[in-house]
Amino acid sequence: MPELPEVETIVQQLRKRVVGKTIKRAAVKDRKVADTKLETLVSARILSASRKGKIIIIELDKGRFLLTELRMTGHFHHYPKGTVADKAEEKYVAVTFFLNDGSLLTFNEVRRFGRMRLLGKEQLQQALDKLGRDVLAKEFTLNAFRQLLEKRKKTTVKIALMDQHLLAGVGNIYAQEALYRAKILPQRKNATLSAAEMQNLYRELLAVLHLAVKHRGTTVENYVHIEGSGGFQNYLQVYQREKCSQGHPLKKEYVGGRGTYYCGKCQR
DNA sequence: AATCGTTCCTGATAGC
DNA sequence: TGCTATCAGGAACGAT
Repeated sequence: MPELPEVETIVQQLRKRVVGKTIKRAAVKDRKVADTKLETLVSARILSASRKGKIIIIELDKGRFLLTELRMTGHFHHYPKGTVADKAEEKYVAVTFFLNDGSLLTFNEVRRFGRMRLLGKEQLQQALDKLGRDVLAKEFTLNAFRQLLEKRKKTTVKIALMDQHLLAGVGNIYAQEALYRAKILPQRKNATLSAAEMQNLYRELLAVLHLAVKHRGTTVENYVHIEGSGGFQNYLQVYQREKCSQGHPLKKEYVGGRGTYYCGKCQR
């Protein structure tokens, strides 16, 4: 599942591969996943690629923006010039961009939860304003983090970490990894966290995200970036594992309706 | 305003 | 072998 590190990896690759090029035209195949407005793009220059949380923003000329949410199984492919054009007809291709250098960029979605929309500047701003601060943004300070947790007193710390309106970028995998590293149980209510625990959690959350970016994300089940698979699955300490790093057997429980792994001995 | 449960969607897997 | 039921989960939405 793409979370911040996976999305960051993809954005870096989009910068390398498609920024500076021009979209000659776009074909929308799955109208549930992608807005048919995309087909109005003709000779649109790609100015930049960035992200906020898990949302990918591709800036085009004339004040237009492609906003992409990968959700569970969304991913991009980039086929160099000379690739047979029927890549666009393959199963699960939701959108194909035909670029001026003859290469193809496709957005693929198996489970059809992902979304791609073409927005103007104001609409983009509205969409981004719904999100909390990006976890790796400078403004996401320890104090900011504390204030967020204090706003959500009754909910569990894991649910708060995953709430994109509160802070942007963390999903099911990294929430669990950060909580294990900070030795905090995912079921703990926010109001019960001490100042030291919050500081620990803040530090471990940033550390695990930075480390995962370095390894180009975690590949379990579906996630692939544009150039292959991530490597962080080899460094996971709790997610879908049987024993923690201390050799204790891990428990699995549903927290917020999601499978959650934790160590009853290391985490308090 | 915060919180909780439900829904979307399809491939993989378990069970018979 | 082949069928059916269950599970995975990010985010929007409605209800409380």
